Amino acid sequence: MAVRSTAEAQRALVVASATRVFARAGYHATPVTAVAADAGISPAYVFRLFDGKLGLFLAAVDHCYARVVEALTSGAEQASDRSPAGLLEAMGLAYAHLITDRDLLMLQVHAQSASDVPEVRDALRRGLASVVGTVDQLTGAGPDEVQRFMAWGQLCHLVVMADLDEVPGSWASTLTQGIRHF
Amino acid sequence: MAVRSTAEAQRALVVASATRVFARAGYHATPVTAVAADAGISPAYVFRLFDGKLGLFLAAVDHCYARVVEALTSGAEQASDRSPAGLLEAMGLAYAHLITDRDLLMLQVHAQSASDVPEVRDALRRGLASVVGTVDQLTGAGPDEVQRFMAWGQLCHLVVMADLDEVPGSWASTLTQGIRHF
DNA sequence: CGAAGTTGTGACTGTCCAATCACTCACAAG
DNA sequence: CTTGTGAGTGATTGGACAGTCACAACTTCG
Repeated sequence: MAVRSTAEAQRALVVASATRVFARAGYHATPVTAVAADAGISPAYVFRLFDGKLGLFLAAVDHCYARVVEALTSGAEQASDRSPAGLLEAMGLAYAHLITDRDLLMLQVHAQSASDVPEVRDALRRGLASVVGTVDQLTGAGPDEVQRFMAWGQLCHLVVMADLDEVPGSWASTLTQGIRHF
Repeated sequence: MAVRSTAEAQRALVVASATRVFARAGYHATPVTAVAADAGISPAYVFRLFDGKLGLFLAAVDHCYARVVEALTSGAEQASDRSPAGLLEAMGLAYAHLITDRDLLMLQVHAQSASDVPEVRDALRRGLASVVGTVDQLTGAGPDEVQRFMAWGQLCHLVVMADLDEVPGSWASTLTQGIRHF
């Protein structure tokens, strides 16, 4: 058991590396070698721990959404104002905190972009289902409020990907206004 | 001029092919060969018409945003209700019509995903600047309304990429509600 | 006609990368 | 000590792909 847990521990470590490395350039532009190097192991071993490059990416995406759901949940738990609007506010804040390092956010965008691969599209749908489900259940907000919450998140993704905080001009601040970043 | 216009005409044709082909799998996953095949010319010639694969992609992205701006503009021109809200509504409708074939939409998402390449990020910013600028100037709406308009567009992108119209379940309809598609 | 330029291609090159395989090493049970 | 197992790797293979270059065909103009 102690022996077996080592392999599982490595898998978790590699998923962390994969999240970090895939977040930079996305699925297709990232060689498995880069993930292996980041994790400090040989590429060959990565292929033994996961079912091909795709399996590795899927593991990272699934884990990513799991962490998002986790953050939203704990955000909602700690909300003082427990009205739907207050809970949404708390969840938004929790999400803003979560994506401080940008990796989780960028991975979501890359998953979206790679969704022509059926398995990736399915993982994307799974993730969205769990996020929307969480927001829906925990806030008790109406569908249109939940939708607006998700749209806000998508705008947030755009702002980060294009690094609009660094861009001068009123059009940029039109998009970034009210977007929290830490 | 007839001679020069031939080369320019080919370039336009190739940009159309590039838009179509890059839209499917994105920048990194699409070989130039595929674009050339779609355009019915040799890969070598594509490299002569454009400055590498990157130049080709940038041309497609720029052209994509130009078409978006064009659609928004003509949408605004034909609006009967000329209040800010009415103009935004008309623009939204025009955009919904424009992205019937999905290629322009998907290319935007792929550009977002490939924005770790500096030139792509710049093209993305240029495009966003022109779109936001157009909406801002033509509608006279406030920054927060313009922002909401853009967020709606981003949500629309997500819905199309994940093909949520095909997905059963309340979470999917929460995201798709009110999103027009033709 | 021939010179000059332009469109367009086939053949080729160097590189990178996913995936596999044979192998070593540490260790544990009998 | 031997037998067996899981961790981990180096070497390699096969294929794909970005980019180049010399050359062919055609047009234009002197």
